[in-house]
Amino acid sequence: MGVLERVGTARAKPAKPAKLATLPLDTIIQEDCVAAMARLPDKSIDMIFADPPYNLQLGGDLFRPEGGRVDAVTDAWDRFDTFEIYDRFTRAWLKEARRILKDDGTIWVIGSYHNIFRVGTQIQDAGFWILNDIIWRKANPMPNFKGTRFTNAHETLIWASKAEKARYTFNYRAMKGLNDDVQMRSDWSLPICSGGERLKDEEGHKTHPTQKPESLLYRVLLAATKPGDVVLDPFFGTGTTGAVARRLGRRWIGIEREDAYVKAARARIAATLPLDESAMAVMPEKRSEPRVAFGLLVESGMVPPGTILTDAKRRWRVRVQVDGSLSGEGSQGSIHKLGAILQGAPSCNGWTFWHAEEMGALVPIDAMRQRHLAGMA
Amino acid sequence: MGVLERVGTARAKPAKPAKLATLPLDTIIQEDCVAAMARLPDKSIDMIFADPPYNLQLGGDLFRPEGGRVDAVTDAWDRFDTFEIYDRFTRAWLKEARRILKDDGTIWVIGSYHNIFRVGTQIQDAGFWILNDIIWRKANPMPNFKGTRFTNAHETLIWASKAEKARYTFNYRAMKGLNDDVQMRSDWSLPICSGGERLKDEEGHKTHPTQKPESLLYRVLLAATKPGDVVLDPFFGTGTTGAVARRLGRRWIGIEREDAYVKAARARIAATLPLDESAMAVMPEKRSEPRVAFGLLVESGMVPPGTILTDAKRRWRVRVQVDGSLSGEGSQGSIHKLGAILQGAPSCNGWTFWHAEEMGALVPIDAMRQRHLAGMA
DNA sequence: TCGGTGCGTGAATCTCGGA
DNA sequence: CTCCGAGATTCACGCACCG
Repeated sequence: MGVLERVGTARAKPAKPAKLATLPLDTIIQEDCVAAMARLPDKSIDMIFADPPYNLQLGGDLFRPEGGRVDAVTDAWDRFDTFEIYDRFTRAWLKEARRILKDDGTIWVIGSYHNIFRVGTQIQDAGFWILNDIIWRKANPMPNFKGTRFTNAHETLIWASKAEKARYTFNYRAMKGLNDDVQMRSDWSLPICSGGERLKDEEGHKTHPTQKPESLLYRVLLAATKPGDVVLDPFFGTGTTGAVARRLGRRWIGIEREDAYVKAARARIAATLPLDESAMAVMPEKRSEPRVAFGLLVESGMVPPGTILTDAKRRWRVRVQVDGSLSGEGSQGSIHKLGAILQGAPSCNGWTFWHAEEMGALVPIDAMRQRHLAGMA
Repeated sequence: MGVLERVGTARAKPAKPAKLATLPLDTIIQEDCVAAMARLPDKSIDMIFADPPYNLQLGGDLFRPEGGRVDAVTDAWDRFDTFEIYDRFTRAWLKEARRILKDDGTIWVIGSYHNIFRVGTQIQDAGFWILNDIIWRKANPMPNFKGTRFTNAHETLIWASKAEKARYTFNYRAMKGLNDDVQMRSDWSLPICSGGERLKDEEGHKTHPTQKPESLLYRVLLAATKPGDVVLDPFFGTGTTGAVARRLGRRWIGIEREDAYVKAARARIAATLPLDESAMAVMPEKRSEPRVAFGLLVESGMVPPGTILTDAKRRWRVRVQVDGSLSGEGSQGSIHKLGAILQGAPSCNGWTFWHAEEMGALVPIDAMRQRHLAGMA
């Protein structure tokens, strides 16, 4: 045990709680997560999925451009006074998680830049062996309303085994099958949880501020567990993990303190039907891969800044700027916008409108995009 | 200051090195990165881009802690020792980085799951304020040959300012321009460095194992610096940062120990030509444009007093007063204030909210401002 | 029934300069 | 330091409603 651990545990040890003789399968334990885990037996869990508080540290209200107010995560359970307190909390639940996990089990933790670096450090310090970090690329994130940063469009998951040599479960073929028969990558494009899947109370307010999409848990459970495996979620919330586990024929245990979340989760899981085994193999998924922006061709050097573009009839001449915008004829804007302005049209497809000279011939910039796409493949 | 800091600094302080009087601009300092940074003056650097090593040679001199090592090397001790050494190294270079960074400067660090969680934690502990974590999604990553994990298809960048309230540079409009006029997200799909861009020695071996693509640095520098800004790269390698900085009209300083890398970087950067200045102009930030008071348009006769303005849906009708204020619907105030009052919103951009009728069409008064600005130029 | 439009909303560390 | 006011700022979906 290292320095960090010794510093963290320099206090009186609580009396050891009595361990449960059997696992409380397919139930929710309504209790603090560390206390509840402390009563589970050693090396009894196949996989842990944890969605701990992110410690967002939000400021005041944030208003949208049209005047609406963002419904932010202001719940008390997400507030920690200092990083040190957050770290102590993380160490405490990770310690129990490690104890109850089977030697060949794995742990998944999801977070954002507010907390994931601290969690990842603690995971490594606790002796876990990181297998992958996974990026959940949100297909439809909330924009950055004030134009102050990049749109925060992803969350990070850490997947780790108990030790470097552990023989963990990874259903390689299933993942490849989910991904059109090419290896599943470490970045997953999935929509956020909305629409009918999002749990709401009688007044239409979301039951939980951070409900995760079932598609995310579907992929996690399908990748790293076998049918019948026991999955523990120590921050159960409204029970996405339990619902998907049930659907996929896995056993589950949830730990959750908040009464409202527990009630919602129980009802939800009761209404979830296990999949027929024949249906479990294939599950359609939404693909939404990134588009190609004109700026990408500029960054990659395919269209150098300073390049002169014209329309097919050479009526207008404009110059490509470093940021991929076009400048000339008294205006500046995107390939689409400037084409529209010059033609006096409401809109314009800049890809087919603008041309570059290549060996004496005018080539639409769309041809370069096709070339770029071919080069990526 | 937390526990981590106290543990890390329990040793004698080295004598303070003499500071350089002027910045060694557009040069490579061939030296250990901490020692070289220690000679740079306080608050002199606009941006730092760091690609620190994580495959540390633990037998080497640099990262070995002085004395007091434990002989009994259990797996746990060995692991912890490794992380502790890496953390100490990270703290050391981050401390110097923070000192030489201007108060409104920013730092970028790139890494993978092996080291990025530790670096991110140290960044937060050092007092930096994380602005975004950015995912470089590799368009063409190396597959996982053994089929034991997900294809490791991304790297993570952390972008941070020196403090929460710092006024850092973010060229929002330029990033939006690069991305077909929609906000740039936190996930960037870019190809890895290969083909002609990849530096190779005479025998065709790659010069540097982890050469970063210029497209990545292009986006980083375009997002977070202005022309003429000073960019420091303390792990310069083969000089991607310097090459792109030169191309984009930024000043650069590189620190690198390895002779082969330094030579390759010098030749590479010398062969890189700066872009023409006319291509360097990015989409201007609205905030930096000269302010035009609405009253100026009234004074100049462009919007005569008495003109009727409405919102886009003609829900409200107000009249322009001689002083440039608006009056109607039972209220009076500036274009912004009255728009906010009528909508019941906390704020409102009157320039885009209010419209005047011109030849049968509703035109936002912002169009008149643009016309006025064009007339001035 | 079908397509078009409009509205609501999502783990958010979300302005800035001058008095 | 605070306070105040100008003015800059949003993307992808799901769903309700309407013609």
